[in-house]
Amino acid sequence: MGRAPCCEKMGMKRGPWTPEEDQILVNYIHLYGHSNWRALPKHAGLLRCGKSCRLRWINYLRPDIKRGNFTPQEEETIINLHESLGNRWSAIAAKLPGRTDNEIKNVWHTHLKKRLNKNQNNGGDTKENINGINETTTHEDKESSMVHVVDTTSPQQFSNSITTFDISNDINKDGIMSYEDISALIDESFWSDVVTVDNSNHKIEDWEGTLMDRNIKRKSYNNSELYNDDMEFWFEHFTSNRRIEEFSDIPEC
DNA sequence: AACATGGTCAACCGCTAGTTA
DNA sequence: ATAACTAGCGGTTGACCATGT
Repeated sequence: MGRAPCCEKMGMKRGPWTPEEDQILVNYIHLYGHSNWRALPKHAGLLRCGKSCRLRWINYLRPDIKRGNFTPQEEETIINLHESLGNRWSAIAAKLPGRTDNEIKNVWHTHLKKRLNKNQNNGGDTKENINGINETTTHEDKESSMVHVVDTTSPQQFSNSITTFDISNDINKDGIMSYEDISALIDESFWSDVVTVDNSNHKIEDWEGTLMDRNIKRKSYNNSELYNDDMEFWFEHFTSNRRIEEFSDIPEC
């Protein structure tokens, strides 16, 4: 088992992703899948290493990513699972639909660990639950506080209030979606509707907001017009024939 | 208002496991 | 059996932001 050669540092871009890079990556993955992360950036025309692309997709760009604060139930689930699984973040994430291992890891280190320590220091026999919230305390996000521990063997599903996408049926055996598949999947509601990870009505977040929200936060994209224009730009490119043509000379991975 | 401090989280690094030739 | 390679995982870092002084 040799070690993977280090990414070619020369010419490889690092640091925060731009909306344009996100767009390119999302476009490419929806068209061709991600059977080969190492080759992906080259084929997609990104100056990133495959690792970086993979991380970006998994932790941020996947359409089933759940955003927003963790509910008390989710936090409780994480603590319980951590107790049995330890620092196996990906295993924990597998039980929390829409949450990534990175996100769970962050939340553990920034919130949950401290709370647990605090509780332990208090003797651990207070009525305060593991979330540091009294039983009688109401949570601001009560409606969305339901946690769904899923059977990860079931096909991954994207759904919204109108339609349900079963990705497993839309991707061929090579993990590549046809243009028809994409057209069916990527209608206008893709960008504007609430995205959930199961068939319940629990709101996760609309993906439009999801994609841009953190860029706005971190990079001060405060112009809402710019924001809307950008998403329209994304959508247009997502569905345009031009993009298909641009990729038409790329060999299958 | 200016600075210091702490919290958050996206991204990177380095390792291991699995796969292929 | 072995080496080469990739994907995935967990740990860590550092930039940004909020809050306190």
